[in-house]
Amino acid sequence: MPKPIKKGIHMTTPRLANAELAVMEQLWKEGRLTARRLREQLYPDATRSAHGTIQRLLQRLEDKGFVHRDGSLGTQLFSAQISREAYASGRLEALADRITGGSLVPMITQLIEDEKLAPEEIERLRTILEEG
Amino acid sequence: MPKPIKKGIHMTTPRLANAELAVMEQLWKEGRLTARRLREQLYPDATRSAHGTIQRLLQRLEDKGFVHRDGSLGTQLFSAQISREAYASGRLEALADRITGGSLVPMITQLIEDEKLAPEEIERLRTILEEG
DNA sequence: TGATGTTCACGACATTTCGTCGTAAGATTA
DNA sequence: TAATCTTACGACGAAATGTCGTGAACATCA
Repeated sequence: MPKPIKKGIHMTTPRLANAELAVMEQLWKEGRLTARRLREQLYPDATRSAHGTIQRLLQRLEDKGFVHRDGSLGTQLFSAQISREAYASGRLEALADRITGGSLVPMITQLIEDEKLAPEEIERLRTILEEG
Repeated sequence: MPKPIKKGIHMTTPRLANAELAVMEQLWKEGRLTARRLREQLYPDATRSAHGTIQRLLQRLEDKGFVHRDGSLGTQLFSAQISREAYASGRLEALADRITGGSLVPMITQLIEDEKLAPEEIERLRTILEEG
């Protein structure tokens, strides 16, 4: 299935709530998981109900386009539909659009002035900006 | 019961909700304003109640440390306690901490790969990173 | 086949946040 | 003093979020 091409006004990446992010963290780490596995890892001392919670979270994540569901086997396998980096950059875009007119420059400038960027971080940023 | 103000390590900049951001936008633009002025600008067709709304918003913004209140004159003057850039970079920090282990590199890398950064933007970023 | 257990979908609820509204008390001005 | 403006704050509805429970679907095995 071809990924839809976003043109014009770009749909901003929706924010992930805490519990949703926790699910995504697992999926990013493990690749594909059953709902059961997720429950075991996120709610180790599982009461019965944690199951429903996971299912609910997965369902909402699927609605938002964050999670892909593969039901070709008996039980369904869930995996991240969007990479951590894509999510992060999507949120960064949303942040810039909302606050600084779409530009990263004011934010980065401020971080540098406040010395919030480690030298190594600055160096790596320089590097990746070179090969544009 | 007063809401405790978080001090000490790494107090992350709280997120501004939409109406709160609208107030901050005005304060950033105008410098200092009375509550009345804010009401006029944000709720032009003001019903009686918009007043209370503004006051409520200002009070919450003050609690969060975003707004400074000067009551030395009769009516109080409100001004932004934090610059747009400081807010933006604070949120960027929070984003990085939450998603990419505190580093900006993965986010920026992704933006470049997706060609979401205008050449001019890249150029400006390069420039500000040079003078570290 | 029937019993048992797991998985799935989804309704329901409590909590929090946000935006709004109303009101009562305090301050200012006519 | 009366009329008006300003301030503080309680309260409410809507929305998002995290959780819980239930019933149906499905599989497995004695």
